[in-house]
Amino acid sequence: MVMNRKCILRLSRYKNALKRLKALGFVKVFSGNLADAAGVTSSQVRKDFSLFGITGNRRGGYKVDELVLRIREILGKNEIHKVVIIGIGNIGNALLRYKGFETGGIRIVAGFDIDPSRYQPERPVPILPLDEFRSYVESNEIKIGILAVPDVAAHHVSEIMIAAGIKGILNFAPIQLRGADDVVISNINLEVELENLIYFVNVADKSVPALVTEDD
Amino acid sequence: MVMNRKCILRLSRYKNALKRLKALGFVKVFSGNLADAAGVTSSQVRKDFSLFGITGNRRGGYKVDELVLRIREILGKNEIHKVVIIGIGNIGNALLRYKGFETGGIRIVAGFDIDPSRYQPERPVPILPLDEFRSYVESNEIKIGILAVPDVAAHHVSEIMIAAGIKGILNFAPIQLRGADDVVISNINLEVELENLIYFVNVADKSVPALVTEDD
DNA sequence: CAGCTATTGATATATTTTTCACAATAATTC
DNA sequence: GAATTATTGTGAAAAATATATCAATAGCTG
Ligand SMILES: NC(=O)c1ccc[n+]([C@@H]2O[C@H](COP(=O)([O-])OP(=O)(O)OC[C@H]3O[C@@H](n4cnc5c(N)ncnc54)[C@H](O)[C@@H]3O)[C@@H](O)[C@H]2O)c1
Ligand SMILES: NC(=O)c1ccc[n+]([C@@H]2O[C@H](COP(=O)([O-])OP(=O)(O)OC[C@H]3O[C@@H](n4cnc5c(N)ncnc54)[C@H](O)[C@@H]3O)[C@@H](O)[C@H]2O)c1
Repeated sequence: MVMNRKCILRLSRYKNALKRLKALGFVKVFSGNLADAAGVTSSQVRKDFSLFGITGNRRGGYKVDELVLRIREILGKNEIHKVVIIGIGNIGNALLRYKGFETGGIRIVAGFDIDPSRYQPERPVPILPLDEFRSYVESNEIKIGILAVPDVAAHHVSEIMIAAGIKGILNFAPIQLRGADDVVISNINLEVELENLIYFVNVADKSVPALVTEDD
Repeated sequence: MVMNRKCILRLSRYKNALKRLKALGFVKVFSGNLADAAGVTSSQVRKDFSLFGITGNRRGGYKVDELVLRIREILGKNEIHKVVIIGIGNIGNALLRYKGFETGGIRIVAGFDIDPSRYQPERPVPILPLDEFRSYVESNEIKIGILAVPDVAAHHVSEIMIAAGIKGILNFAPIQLRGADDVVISNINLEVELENLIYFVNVADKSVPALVTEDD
């Protein structure tokens, strides 16, 4: 099947948009509504849907509830996914404390660090020594991990994660991680994002307006 | 000129990679070195460079120092850029405390919130009432702002930012912000990123390995 | 310093992604 | 219930992006 990462990212956005539309009282939506809410074209929405065999009613649009369910199913979001964090510093703590993931079916179950002053093994979401990472991940069948350690440690820690059986890594360290073939890595590089904004704000300042609105 | 956002993002990555290569003692690099470090092809590197008129020596590659300087120049990074944050909660605080931006020419100069218990006007990086946002931004000529308020407040706050003259917004709220034509918005949606990982880890589990390594 | 070799830079080719266009058709109107 | 209309679903076209190719050439070798 032809389907790429961008398309999946959009599916997630459609799901978010649907949540908001539903809150506004929408029972059915047209591709155009979703397009507006997600900032894409209606063709794009329909194309994405056709790629996954999502169908609506000609002239009747899509039923919000059915659509959400179908997208959640595709994204594997009808079950709760357990996620761990390595590196409980600024970013790691912010994520650990964030309540918003749970409603989306994502549960942070544990944090790991090498700094003993960070350990809090008794809390509902325990912070444990890195030594215990492998056994924890194996016995709890964790597949997704967030990497939030300093850049110098990032490569080393990513290897520990992969060795323990982690298959998806969300990396905050400002280096480009290269994983094994069956490991998916998503790099969040905030400095690069800011640099990008700076660039486009600068060129817009100097010359023609850039008209750019982007994401990911 | 034909140049897109992805290309600028790669330029930033090349710059990061160069920093690391330089630390390893590299004085000159070939497109292949950079390609490896940044996780792209060497054609891609040369194509990107040619877009910006960056030239090297046939058979001699590129001099690291010159290259870094040239890229910094293109990205507008030879001066320090001032950035403000609105919403000093989990994420806002993590960013405020992060020391890594400064070395990259990005300085967080102030934070803003509506919760009086957050105010800290006396600190080197003050946390001020949102009321003071506009005058601060105007008098300090701030062009870039980070938005880290709850989703329900995000749209409203983005309008305040734009009205005050902010031209680039890094948005952490899980909604797709739509800006004015001359405002660049970069949306960081961590839940979407995690959902994406979950999806690809799931499909890899079920069928063929996905072989996906991606970013932004 | 002539010949050889590796690398750039530019052009051509391939691939991916998005948009367009429109027939099929379900809802609505008269 | 026939005519009208709005919207989907999809194949085709276009645009954007990435890769491959290769002549030109700077540096190296002997
Ligand atoms: N904080 C931010 O706003 C921000 C912004 C951009 C990028 N980043 C990146 O995110 C990462 C984390 O940043 P931070 O500000 O949270 O850093 P931090 O220094 O606050 O926290 C890092 C944590 O990782 C732990 N750690 C160090 N080595 C470890 C190892 N080998 N195994 C396990 N834990 C280890 C430390 O004990 C510490 O608790 C860094 O790579 C940073 O460059 C952070
Ligand atoms: N913390 C995370 O790990 C995380 C993860 C994903 C997404 N996010 C998103 O990032 C945003 C911030 O998350 P957080 O965890 O830091 O939230 P938070 O609740 O910890 O902090 C939000 C801050 O914004 C302030 N605020 C609220 N309304 C405001 C307004 N109108 N003007 C100015 N300030 C206002 C609050 O006083 C608070 O200090 C949210 O949209 C959240 O969905 C956060």
